[in-house]
Amino acid sequence: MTGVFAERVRGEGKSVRTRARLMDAAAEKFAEHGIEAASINAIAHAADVSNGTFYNHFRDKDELVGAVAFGIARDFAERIDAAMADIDDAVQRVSFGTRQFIELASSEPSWGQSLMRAVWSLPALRREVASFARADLDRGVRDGVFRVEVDDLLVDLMMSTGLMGVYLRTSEGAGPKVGAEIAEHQLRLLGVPPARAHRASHRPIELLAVRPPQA
Amino acid sequence: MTGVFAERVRGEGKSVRTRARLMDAAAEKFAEHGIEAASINAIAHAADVSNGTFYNHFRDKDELVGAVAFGIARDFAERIDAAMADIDDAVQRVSFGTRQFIELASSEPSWGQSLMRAVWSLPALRREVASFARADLDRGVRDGVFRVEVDDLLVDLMMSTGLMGVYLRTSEGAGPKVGAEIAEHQLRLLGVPPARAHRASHRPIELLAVRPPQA
DNA sequence: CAAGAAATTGACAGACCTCTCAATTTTGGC
DNA sequence: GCCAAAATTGAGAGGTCTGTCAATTTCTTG
Repeated sequence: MTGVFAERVRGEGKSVRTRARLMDAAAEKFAEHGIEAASINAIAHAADVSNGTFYNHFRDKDELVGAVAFGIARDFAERIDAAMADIDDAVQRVSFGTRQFIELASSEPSWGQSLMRAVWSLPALRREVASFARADLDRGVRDGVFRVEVDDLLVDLMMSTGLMGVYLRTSEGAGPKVGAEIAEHQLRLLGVPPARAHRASHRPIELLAVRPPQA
Repeated sequence: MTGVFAERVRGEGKSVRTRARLMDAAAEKFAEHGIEAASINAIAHAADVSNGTFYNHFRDKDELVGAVAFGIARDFAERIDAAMADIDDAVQRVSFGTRQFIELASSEPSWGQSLMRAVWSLPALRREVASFARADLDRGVRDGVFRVEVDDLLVDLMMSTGLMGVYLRTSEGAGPKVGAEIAEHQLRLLGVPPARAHRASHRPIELLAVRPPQA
């Protein structure tokens, strides 16, 4: 039952590893029955750690929720950013980013759902995700391919459709095509002509996996 | 502290009135700190009723959540539907419906936020809201003003943007213009030309109020 | 390898929660 | 106004949860 946070800190000191185990267990439990329903006892137990140990690493559950959500968000952002490094076209970047995000968030369901739930209760997290997305929107406008005014609302709407993708994919059993279809809708929302939006969003891409290659 | 459910059942039998009071108190508490955090004791107390009385009316909290969410959704649907009775143009109907929905859901914040939170945990509620929206999308396609294929995903995306509107309006302090702007984005998503989308969604309308006229 | 530092353990106090039920009050039909 | 039926009350049994702490184990460093 080793999780992703734990794999990332192999070889580090004990304290760091225990903290990571708690975060993995938390993501697991959050996704299972919701953030609220996950008790600290249950999380500690799932992390093979006694209840008191939890309080060595986090003041309370809120702090844990924040750490998990931001940890996941940062991880996603870094991985997607790196994978897009050599894509210049804004249309491709938006489509690629959306599709990767949805698949990434769904490939480890506990992460996807933790993120989903946390976004609505952590405004700071929402802003972080939003600012990550915004750069490519501005680029597209500069290049003249997006015919819209980029403001906070637009970014929020892009985000809400992406999150809906994660929700459909993880909770409603939607298939992997959903990512491409949502990307297509997003591009149309941005004023990209339908034909181009369809083409750009359905182009085959190599999906990232949450688990580091060869775990 | 009389709520909306209670006003609606003035003069009915005691059982019905108590039930409505519990639902009002529940919406209040749900919005305050989330559905999970609202204890039955606290709800009963807020409804000026003893804890045991709660169990005369609802088996458990889930049943209450369902009753409140569906009650709110049905109420909104009926009111908006009635107010749109004489609008034929699909573009106008979508824009009008979205704007009314967002304002209605935000005018009684406890209702809006209860609805928001419940949609993500009650698939049946999501389907109900979706099916309500779908009729007008089909109409627009039939009339040739919406240049899209209407499928479940499109409906879900329309809904997610509407819900984002409620969220921004109730939790992020967004102003009343948000409704019109979201409606505009939705119309563009549906393939309506930008100029027409803007015109249709910014046309002045008379907003419904949650509270019955002259309470 | 010794010993101080750091991390972990697990029992538990105190709080709060759900749901039950016998006793009591309120309704509403006659 | 009477009274059976319906609704309400509130105490409390039985749980679960959070956060604390003295005791114990595990590091780590000289």
